[in-house]
Amino acid sequence: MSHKLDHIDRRILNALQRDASRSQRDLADEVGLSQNALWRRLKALEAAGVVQGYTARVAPEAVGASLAVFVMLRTRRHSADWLRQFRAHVEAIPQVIGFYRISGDYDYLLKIAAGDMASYDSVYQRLIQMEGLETVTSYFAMESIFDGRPLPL
Amino acid sequence: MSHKLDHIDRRILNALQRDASRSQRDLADEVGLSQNALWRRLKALEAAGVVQGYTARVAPEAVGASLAVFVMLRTRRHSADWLRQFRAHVEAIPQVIGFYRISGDYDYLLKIAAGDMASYDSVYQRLIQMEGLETVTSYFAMESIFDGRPLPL
DNA sequence: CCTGAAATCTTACGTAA
DNA sequence: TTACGTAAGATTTCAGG
Repeated sequence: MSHKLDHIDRRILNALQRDASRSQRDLADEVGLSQNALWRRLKALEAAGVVQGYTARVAPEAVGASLAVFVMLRTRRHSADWLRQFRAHVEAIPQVIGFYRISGDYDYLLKIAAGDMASYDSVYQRLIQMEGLETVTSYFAMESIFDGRPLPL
Repeated sequence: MSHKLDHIDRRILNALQRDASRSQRDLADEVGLSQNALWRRLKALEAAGVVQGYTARVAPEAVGASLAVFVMLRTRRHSADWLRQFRAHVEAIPQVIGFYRISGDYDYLLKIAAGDMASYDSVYQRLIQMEGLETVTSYFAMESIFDGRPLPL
């Protein structure tokens, strides 16, 4: 799991996090490798799970997901069984695009992608059908200044 | 501007959000188009800004960014000038990978990618060098259950 | 470094809704 | 008109030898 990364690997990952549509030749030139050497490194990084995949970034407004909402919640129940059910419940809601267990005043943080208030409300209603929730607080994004920045290397 | 999406466009976007490494021929077969027709749609979606780009997904633990922290903060100042400075200040910190202006008890939500507590603390120290912050609350991710799910279509 | 295979890009034209 | 299909060819990129 601990695939040692050198500075060339980091440059490769940095570039690919920003734009994965470039050709291997371009990228190879930039990092000072032959196309073939780059190809071997890429395969190794993919095989090691460092690169988990390639995805298209879609404009939320273009697909009717302009409203981002962050939900913080505290639970009353803490049994293993309840937790498993709760996670399954949350995972089954496709508008939940991020799901973190956190420390502090709350137990979980969810990021929701909704179309508008009405569509968010239906997500909310579905969410709180789970019994055992103590507090559910919604923070609405007024503006997404940026998101999904590349991980710093 | 608002590029009307039909059912096939949605299927294309759905597939590409999950895996953008597939060949056009594969994708074309799946959605029931010729490779050529798919290519034309893709170019149109890219030109319209619906597809904003293609990125590699990198495993955070593999690049020493295992600690995710969510920072919520409230500000004391609200002048246009101060806001501009504040945003520039935040944007200049590469470990801040998400930045939202929100409603409610707090004004901003930040997502931080750090290596460990010590490296988070240096981000925190840098963050609070900005004068005019009233409250800065950190929520540490104990577990990332999932994140970066495709936008629901 | 070299190369065969594959994928992408481009043009052109005929067809269907 | 607008989008699709087929087809063919040029070019680029991939995946190795």
